[in-house]
Amino acid sequence: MSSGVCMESHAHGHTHGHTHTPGSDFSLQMESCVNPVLDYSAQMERYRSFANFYKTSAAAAAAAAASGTAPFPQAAAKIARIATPIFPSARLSAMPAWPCDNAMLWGRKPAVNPAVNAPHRTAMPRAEPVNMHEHGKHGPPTDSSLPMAPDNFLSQLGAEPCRGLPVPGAECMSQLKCPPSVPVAAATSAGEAERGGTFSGIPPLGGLSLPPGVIVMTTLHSGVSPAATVSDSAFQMANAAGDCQHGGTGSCSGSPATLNTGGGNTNGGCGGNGAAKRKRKRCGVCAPCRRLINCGVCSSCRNRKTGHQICKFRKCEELKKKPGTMLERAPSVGGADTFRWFF
DNA sequence: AAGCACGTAATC
DNA sequence: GATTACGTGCTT
Ligand SMILES: [Zn+2]
Ligand SMILES: [Zn+2]
Repeated sequence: MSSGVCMESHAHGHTHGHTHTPGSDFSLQMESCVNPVLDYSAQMERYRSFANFYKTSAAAAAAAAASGTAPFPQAAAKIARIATPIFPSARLSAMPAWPCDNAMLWGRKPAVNPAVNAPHRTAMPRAEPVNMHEHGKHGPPTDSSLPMAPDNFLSQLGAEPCRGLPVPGAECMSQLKCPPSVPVAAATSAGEAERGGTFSGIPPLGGLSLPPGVIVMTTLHSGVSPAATVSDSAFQMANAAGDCQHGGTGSCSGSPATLNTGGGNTNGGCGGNGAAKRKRKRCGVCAPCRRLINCGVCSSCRNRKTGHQICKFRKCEELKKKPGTMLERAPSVGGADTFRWFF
């Protein structure tokens, strides 16, 4: 219950293609030779289930939340957000800015079907659920090791062109599985846990919406996108806070003073080495950070009562590193032409 | 090294 | 006050 959205019980125990729709017979024929295809079919079916689940859950949750009776306000909010059309603008316009969405990407379905562009892309299930249910596929949850990423049929996408994502293939895959974007306004006070979403919320850059996975690269001082800049600084704040509590190796030097306005960093500048015991904060941009919901099956999730740890799949990549090792963003903070990536 | 339990900072 | 989750130390 403590986990954001625990839907393990909804794993409809799909056992490979028993309920295939007539249209999916194709995969059966291919069963012997192409596993991925079979998986694809199974996954798509799963998607449908999730779609229904989300559709109903979201509706119920929203209703409940509205009436203030939601048992899990947060969960409700999350569900609602998940089910919410990603890019409102796409909904408003007759033609979406891009003819595909995540589901399409996952499924590798050519976005040729006009149906997908229909006004109601409502409950396109997200990747998250897939992960969550992956375990039920071949038996009981396999616990923490969670081979999810590698096993996931999405792994096919590993080698897929990442459209320039400055990350390795695996990462790219993760991106797809992360809530790509955002419910923006809906987020209201989702809290820090949703910062990822907030970030992704950038797409509304002045009404300019972008397809999931597409990267917007900006430079500081470019003045091109105020919204981006704002959000960006929010991240810098988080990062700055984190960077400043290194053991001493670090480079506090470069952190813009303006960024410190946020947290009330009692430590004053980090120059003093004053027992910077401040907790680091998640970066908010890495794949894990951008995940919105807990898997519910990892050791951290299951052990939340005593473990007090965030879901393993949501654990910030930056925080996994030892507090002394921050090489990536060190060089450029404040640089004249610092590049920023948004996806 | 990974996992776990705990204290507690940070936030809601 | 409740919840989330980082840091740390002990255990495996
Ligand atoms: Zn988890
Ligand atoms: Zn992160």
